[in-house]
Amino acid sequence: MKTLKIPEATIIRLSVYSRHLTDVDRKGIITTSSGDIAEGVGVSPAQVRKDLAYFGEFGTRGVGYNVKDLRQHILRILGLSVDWSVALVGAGHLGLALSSYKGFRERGFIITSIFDSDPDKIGTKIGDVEILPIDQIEEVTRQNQTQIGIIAVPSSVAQEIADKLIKAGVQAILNFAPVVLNVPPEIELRNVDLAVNLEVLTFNVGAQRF
Amino acid sequence: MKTLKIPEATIIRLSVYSRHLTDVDRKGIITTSSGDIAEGVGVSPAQVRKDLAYFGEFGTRGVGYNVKDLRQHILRILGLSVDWSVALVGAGHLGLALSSYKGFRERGFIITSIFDSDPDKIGTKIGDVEILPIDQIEEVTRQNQTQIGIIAVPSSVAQEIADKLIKAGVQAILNFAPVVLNVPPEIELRNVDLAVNLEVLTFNVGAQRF
DNA sequence: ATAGTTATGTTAATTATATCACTATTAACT
DNA sequence: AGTTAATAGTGATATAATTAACATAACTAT
Ligand SMILES: NC(=O)c1ccc[n+]([C@@H]2O[C@H](COP(=O)([O-])OP(=O)(O)OC[C@H]3O[C@@H](n4cnc5c(N)ncnc54)[C@H](O)[C@@H]3O)[C@@H](O)[C@H]2O)c1
Ligand SMILES: NC(=O)c1ccc[n+]([C@@H]2O[C@H](COP(=O)([O-])OP(=O)(O)OC[C@H]3O[C@@H](n4cnc5c(N)ncnc54)[C@H](O)[C@@H]3O)[C@@H](O)[C@H]2O)c1
Repeated sequence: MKTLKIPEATIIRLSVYSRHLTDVDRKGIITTSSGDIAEGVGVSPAQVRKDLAYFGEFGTRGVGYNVKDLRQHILRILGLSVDWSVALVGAGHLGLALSSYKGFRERGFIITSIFDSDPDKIGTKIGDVEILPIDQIEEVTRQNQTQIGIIAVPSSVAQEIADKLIKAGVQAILNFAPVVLNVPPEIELRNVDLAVNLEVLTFNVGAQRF
Repeated sequence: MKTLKIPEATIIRLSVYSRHLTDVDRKGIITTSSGDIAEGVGVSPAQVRKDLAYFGEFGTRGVGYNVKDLRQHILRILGLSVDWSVALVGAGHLGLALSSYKGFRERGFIITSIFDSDPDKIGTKIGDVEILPIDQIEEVTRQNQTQIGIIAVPSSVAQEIADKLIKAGVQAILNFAPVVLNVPPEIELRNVDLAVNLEVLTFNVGAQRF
């Protein structure tokens, strides 16, 4: 229960390491090293070891890491040893892409419900999940014990949807609307802002100006 | 030509500030302050001033910042005083969402070409942009003087597409495939990894374990 | 004019993160 | 058994980023 502070950058890298290890494992490789991992994902070997050291000792000196073992350890650290129930709100263009994305399920994220306000969409299905009216959000996500909500609605209603998700008991929100959401501190929130990503690129392309 | 190092976090925040200022401007507000901005986007006032200080003096002591002015300054800093030509590769679920997204055009990102390898998709249109065969990528993006490529193809072909984009002369790549790409140092690369975002959330939700 | 108020720009302090250099451990080989 | 090569783990160091503090400039009102 000690709360030693772990950099978010470390968590992001762990996620990347684990995916890399999945690939390495698929190739049938048994043992790897901090140097191999570093090369595979583009960081320094010391960084890899430092990141892992926050959580324990997973390797053997002089030898390296067992690929399967290390992968499992990292997945456990990230909370991916169990599945997560995810509610998707907004079945528009982005919502459709997200709900059809195989990569989530592979990592243990199961979209158990989809909500929208558009009467034309309600009742139709994406894959085998029916689009439900937004006013069922609390009932359904409680029933599914949904812990994560994804917001893929227009910015103008994103805060309102966030409030509903929190009321319904989710602990974490992934927000795609380009707007700053207010949530209580116990709710984990991450924003994915695609325009911002492009703008970092354009800044860097033009960076000789400074 | 002096290359004073500017934190990437600063660039990301500037992008957020500029969007916030767009909203504030729409409300007809003339003057704002570092405190207002800070509150609006959830950072500290000192952070706002520090970020701006990398690029110049945009405010008036005792008064604050002119909203329109500051917005324009930040847009110029980010390289958004001109439009950017963007090539989208991969017209699948995600590509469709991205190409129909209004938010890009609003910020000056114009998707001028879309490429795919699927014969059923080639020749069809998204909005008013025709989907072209991938082997036209070099010719077309050169002609459009496209500077940015977006990769929305399966991971297995993402590196190959990156190579093609670079050969075609793009300077920056936004990659959605969950794979580590190798590009020469002069090419700006950013990865958007949605699973990683969810995994940071699950780590934090379960963080009492450490 | 001058005092008082406000909010910037900037320097200093603090905190956080990454890198480096060293130590300890293991396996393989002679 | 002893030697060498390899590589994890770790404490010290360096770098980077954030926060706090403050001196300066502009505006207001008397
Ligand atoms: N499409 C993209 O590539 C993209 C990229 C970046 C960000 N975004 C952001 O993601 C969000 C969704 O984008 P999109 O392109 O899918 O938009 P969209 O208009 O295609 O879809 C929005 C969906 O939300 C539904 N909706 C509206 N109000 C609702 C409410 N109160 N409750 C429930 N559902 C409601 C609509 O019926 C619609 O189905 C937006 O905030 C957008 O800015 C989208
Ligand atoms: N859909 C999502 O929400 C989502 C989320 C996160 C990441 N991603 C990633 O984004 C990428 C695209 O995802 P998607 O869901 O749109 O997949 P998709 O299968 O729907 O679309 C992929 C498209 O790429 C095209 N393609 C395949 N090979 C090509 C080639 N060599 N040249 C040109 N085009 C080619 C296919 O014809 C298809 O149209 C994948 O790497 C995926 O992992 C998607």
